[in-house]
Order: sequence, then structure tokens, then C-alpha cells
Amino acid sequence: MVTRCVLVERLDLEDVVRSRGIDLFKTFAVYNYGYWFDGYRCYVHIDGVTIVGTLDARFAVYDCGSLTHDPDRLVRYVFGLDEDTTPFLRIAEEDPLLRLFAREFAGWRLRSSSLWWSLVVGICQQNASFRQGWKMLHSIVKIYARSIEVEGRKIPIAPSPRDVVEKPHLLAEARVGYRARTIEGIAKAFTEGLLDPIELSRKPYEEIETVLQSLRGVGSYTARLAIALSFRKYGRAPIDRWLRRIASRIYGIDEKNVDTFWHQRWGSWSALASIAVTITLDAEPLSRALERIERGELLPKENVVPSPYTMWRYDWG
DNA sequence: TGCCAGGCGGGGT
DNA sequence: ACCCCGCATGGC
Repeated sequence: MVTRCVLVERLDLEDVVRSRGIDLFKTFAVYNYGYWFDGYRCYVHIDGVTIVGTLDARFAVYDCGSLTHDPDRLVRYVFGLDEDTTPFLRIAEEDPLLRLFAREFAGWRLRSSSLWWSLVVGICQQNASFRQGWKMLHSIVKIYARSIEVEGRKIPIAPSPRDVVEKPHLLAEARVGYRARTIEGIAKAFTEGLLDPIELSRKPYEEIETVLQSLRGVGSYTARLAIALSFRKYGRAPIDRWLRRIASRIYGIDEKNVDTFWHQRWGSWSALASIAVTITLDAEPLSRALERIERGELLPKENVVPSPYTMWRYDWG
């Protein structure tokens, strides 16, 4: 099903991007698919609105069903243009894992997703490898076959909660395994109005985490990742087995203390730091990641495909 | 061929 | 507050 969109506003944010040293290439490329970033143009579809951004900092906002945001504010929010990451970089410069990332990726900003899609992203990472998780997400997008038409191009978009509630059986087809029940349950929560992102975003961090964790199949990892991706709140880090082992080894602490240690070190930047570690080590399997740290290879490599940084040019099938 | 992986919940102690 | 197991699926 194709949804047509109408242009709402064009924005030239070159001054903002340049004066703040924002690196749009990295911001567009990281954790993205080829149909949403082609090396020049980036598409973000969020709650019935589509943003088309280009590397020269021109942005166009399209209404694809429901425009409830101020276009300028939405663009700045989604690409983190007003986010001052200086305090994060200060800590990262001195960090054994992120010291090189702090230099090379200083201009990177996290791209936001809707709360719904952020949760699905988290669920697909559960008990699966990096590649398998992102393959599942790609498969979901492909099988629900939703798309929008903007600027004469047909762009695939993620299914909405309603799409999933109407056709839950397609999740099995997307080979998400036992995650299907979790995803369907969350989709229902959205369609029944039990999860209002705007209302939720106004609550204190702990409360948001509690609400999200009350969803069956959403634990602290998924909740914190979703809060980072959709609300740009980084106060607590999503810590999985991979990061837990790396941190335990590198900082010489017990695995069960990683959470506390990470929070003491990164404070309100905890989640951004954990995501940055996955980027800079190319989400490589644990043993290889540890070898890379040993060798001081702390930056993403062009030839590791797919990785968080290179997955946009990988053929997911 | 059996493992087992960027979690989680349920059931044990 | 722990520990332990099963779980769909795919990669090795």
C-alpha cells in the first residue's frame, strides 16, 4: 500500500549544521538501511510525517497522513541538531573504548525513531546476533510492504501498530520467532491508546522505564534502548551481554556491577555511550571485539559489512 | 550436527 | 537477591 505525501515545508539548515560541526553523513548512515539512506539522501518516516534530508543540509518535511509537529522543531529533534554533546565527548576523550570515536565521530548525532519502531528494534536484538536482528527488521519492513511516495520516489516504511494488529500473522512470515507475541502485544497497546508517546515523554526517566517494562517481553535493555532512540534521553544505558562482558574486561569490574559503573562514568550520557561502543567496534562478536580493543582498533572499518556504520550499503535480501 | 547469540520471564533457592 | 532454564530462528 502506497501513501501519497504533500510537501509542508523546506528548510535550509546549513548554518546550524556547519556552526555546530554536525556530520550529516554519519548521522544519516549509522544504523540505517539503503532505502532510507542512499549515500546522499536520507528518509525518516515518523508518525505520519516524512523528512527528506540531504548532505547539503536541505530538509523537506512531508505530511503523509498526520502532521502534528512543527516541521522545523521536528527536523532538529530527529537529527539531534540542537543536542550539545560536548559533555559526552569530554568523557569519551579519556575513555579506553571511545577515545578515538570522540575525535572521529564528534559530529555524529543519533537519529530518532518513533517509540513504536524503537521498541521493535530493541525486541529484534533480543537473544540474536547483530546481523540476525537487523535482518528481522528488514524482513518486517519488506513483508508488510507499506510505502510512501515522495519526490517521485517510492520509499518503503515500517508498518504501523495498526498494520501489525490487522495482520499479526505476517510477523511469523518475517521469521521473528517468539518475538512475534511481544511485538503484537505492543502494537495492541499502541492502538488501544495505552501508550501515548507525548504523554510518556514528559514523565521522569524512571517512570518511563517502568511503564515500558510493564509490557510483556520488554525488559531493561529494550526499554532503555527505546527511550534513547525515541526520546533522546540517555540517563540509563541499555546493557546487553556483549557490552557487559566488554565493560567488565576493560574496566576490570565484576559483570554485575557494570550498570552502576557505567552510570557513574557516563551520567546523563549513558545510553549514547553504549550505542557509540557498538558503532565503534562494528558490533563485532565478543571475541573479535575484545581482540580489536587489545590492538587499539577503536574505529569502525569500511570493510566490516554489515556493521552499524556500513549496513546502509549492505544487501539485506 | 549441535551449539549459541546485543533478553526476557518464570520458577527455583 | 540471586541462579537457571526455555525460547524461534539462523549462522557456523
